[in-house]
Amino acid sequence: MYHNKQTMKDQLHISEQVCFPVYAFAKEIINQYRPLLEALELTYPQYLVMLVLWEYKEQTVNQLGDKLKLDSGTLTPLLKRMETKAFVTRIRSTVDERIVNISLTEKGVALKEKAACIPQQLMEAMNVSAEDLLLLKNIITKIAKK
Amino acid sequence: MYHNKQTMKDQLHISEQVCFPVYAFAKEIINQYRPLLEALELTYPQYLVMLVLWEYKEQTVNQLGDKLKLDSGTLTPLLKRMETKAFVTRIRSTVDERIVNISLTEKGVALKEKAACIPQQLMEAMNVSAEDLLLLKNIITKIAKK
DNA sequence: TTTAATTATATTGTGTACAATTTAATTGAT
DNA sequence: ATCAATTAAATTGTACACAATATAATTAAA
Repeated sequence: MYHNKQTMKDQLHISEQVCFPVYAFAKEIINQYRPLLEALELTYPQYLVMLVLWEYKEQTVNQLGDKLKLDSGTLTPLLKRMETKAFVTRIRSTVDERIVNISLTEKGVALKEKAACIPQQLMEAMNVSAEDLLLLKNIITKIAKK
Repeated sequence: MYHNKQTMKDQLHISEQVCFPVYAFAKEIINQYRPLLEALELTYPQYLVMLVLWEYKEQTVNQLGDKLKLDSGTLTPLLKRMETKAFVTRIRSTVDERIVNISLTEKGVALKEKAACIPQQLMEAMNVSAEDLLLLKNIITKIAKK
């Protein structure tokens, strides 16, 4: 039917897309983080790994992947780069040799002090209020939970 | 001060992050699109290019980059892959030889028919309502506009 | 307990992303 | 008109991201 066909086709416009703003905004966030994290020699995904390790001390590759929604194809090379920069150690478990435990080095622990100002700096760089960001987080959490 | 130091440090936990859900949700969206777009031989960024071209017929690399927030380092190889798949043509302007015009081939135009069901399929796959997605879009648009 | 199934990580290959640089073409100021 | 500045794409290099597969270790089933 003409009406239905038009209705469907109209959704195929970039301005009508609801997912594109999410995709573009996620990239924008990473771009805003970049100069701040550069001072710590971290990329955004590497910063996420540090956040988990600052909180949990030690994690297996799998545990990091669960928390950050990343697979070993992404994490293995990423963690090797972090090991090269001496932020983490990668030690294969002697109990179960399939498992690689990721831990912070002293340098990695110390980096937390330098990172303390990042959340504040980011909000200022993006010029958003904590309320708006929290609202956004709550909606996404609600949608993504299912 | 002790209180302030703790307050700042507490933000450095993955669960406290407001940007991580956006990052993870954007990846989740692309992962939900993947099997649907595979039937059209498109990736998500390539699908975005098609959305723009279905609407505007012809675009320069720069115009695509402006609308999709992608630079030539991303677009040039991406568009070459789409040219290889015969969805678009890349023709250097004779008026201004710096410019490369991207246009749809007949195959590219025809693909719109097959794509008509994608928006609907995606919402079903993600199990979200149009209202929730629209709410999300409005908040992001408000935040990202500045 | 030998083998089959499962698990954890690593590897390979393709495709984004983007900074920095390069190349070539066009514009603008003198 | 000439040359410097600007512009548009392309290139190079680094770093994700993920599907598919491989490898090795552990567990489970007979």
